Amino acid sequence: MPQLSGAGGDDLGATDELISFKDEGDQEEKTRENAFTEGDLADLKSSLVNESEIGQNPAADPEAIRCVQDAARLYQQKQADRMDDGIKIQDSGMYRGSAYPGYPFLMLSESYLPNTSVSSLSNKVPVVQPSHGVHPLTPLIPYSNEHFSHGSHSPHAPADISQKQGVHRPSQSPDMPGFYSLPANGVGQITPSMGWQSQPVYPLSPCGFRQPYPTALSAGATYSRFTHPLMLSPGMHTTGIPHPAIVPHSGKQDMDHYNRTMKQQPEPKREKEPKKPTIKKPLNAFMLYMKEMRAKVIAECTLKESAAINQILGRRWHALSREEQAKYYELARKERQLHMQLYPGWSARDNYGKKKRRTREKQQDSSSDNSLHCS
DNA sequence: TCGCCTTTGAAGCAA
DNA sequence: TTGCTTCAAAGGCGA
Repeated sequence: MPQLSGAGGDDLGATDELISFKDEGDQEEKTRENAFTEGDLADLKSSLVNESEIGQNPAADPEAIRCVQDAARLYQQKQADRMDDGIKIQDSGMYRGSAYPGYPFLMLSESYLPNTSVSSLSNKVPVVQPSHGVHPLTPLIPYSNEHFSHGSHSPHAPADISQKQGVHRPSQSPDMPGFYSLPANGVGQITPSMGWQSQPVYPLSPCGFRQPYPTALSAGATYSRFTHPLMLSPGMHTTGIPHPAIVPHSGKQDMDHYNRTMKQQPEPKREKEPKKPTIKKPLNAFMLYMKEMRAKVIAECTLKESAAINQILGRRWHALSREEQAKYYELARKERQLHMQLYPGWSARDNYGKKKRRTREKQQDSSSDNSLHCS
């Protein structure tokens, strides 16, 4: 699948991304649609009912029906995969739902709402459960039509914000008014824009004041983003801004590693070896879509298993129109830009090796096993 | 308690 | 340049 051009091609690029899988999916989808018998559907639905414990009448709820169909297709695909014995078809083309009607939507985590009290947003989306961990940047995104509207400016218009570290960073992007704007002197505010329901871009301070954006983020800063780790509390950016993108030690893996390390050193030299908080990768378009739609799918299907939900979301993602997907590509692009501004020295490789270690080892083992079989 | 599963996209890296 | 690998979210589940 074509990808956004890397560092330089940050300008959306959604157009290229949306083509290939669509074409592939249509054909395969037709084939699979035909192969989907009613008997299978009945079995799948029954299994789904058992699985998802649907308490509502699906027949009366189109969303529920579609959800059942989604899951049913997943089930059928899994069955087909088993039969194919190794031929894994994960292509999303088999799913072809109607254009997703649930958009536009608003699903901001309540943790990012001004107060914990029920907000007006709660009426707009069936938030079933609050997000446990809210992505640092995601809550900043309005998902509003206003933002997505292409009338005033083109989403494809090149962002004026340089992708290069330390390169000129304008105070304002003309095509994205107030978007993550940083003053030239590096001291300013992160201005919530794009109709962000008046919630701060970042939970800058509990009292609601936006703290000045530190000079540490000024252009050309080449020093470590952990300027003075001792000064930072968990979730706080090196700039002093409590930034949720920095997953301190609350993250399970990181926290565990931290705990283990601490156990090894009963007398921790905390002041000398403070743990670097983990800065997560910015979410891509699909991840943003998942975060938004997960609660909706859970509500519709009463499913909780993320693997199944993600499959459904993956198919719905493919069912989205180009315009709808473009919205998320645009959001993802802006997230990357903001992330780049906040953590100039950060690289994705910083988090390499923190996951999948076991997987890699397992793959190596399996490959060795396969070699035995192949011989 | 830890890692896997499952999805797509972005980024890194080796060839 | 190409292709592969890893990580990002998330919650149930198996070991």
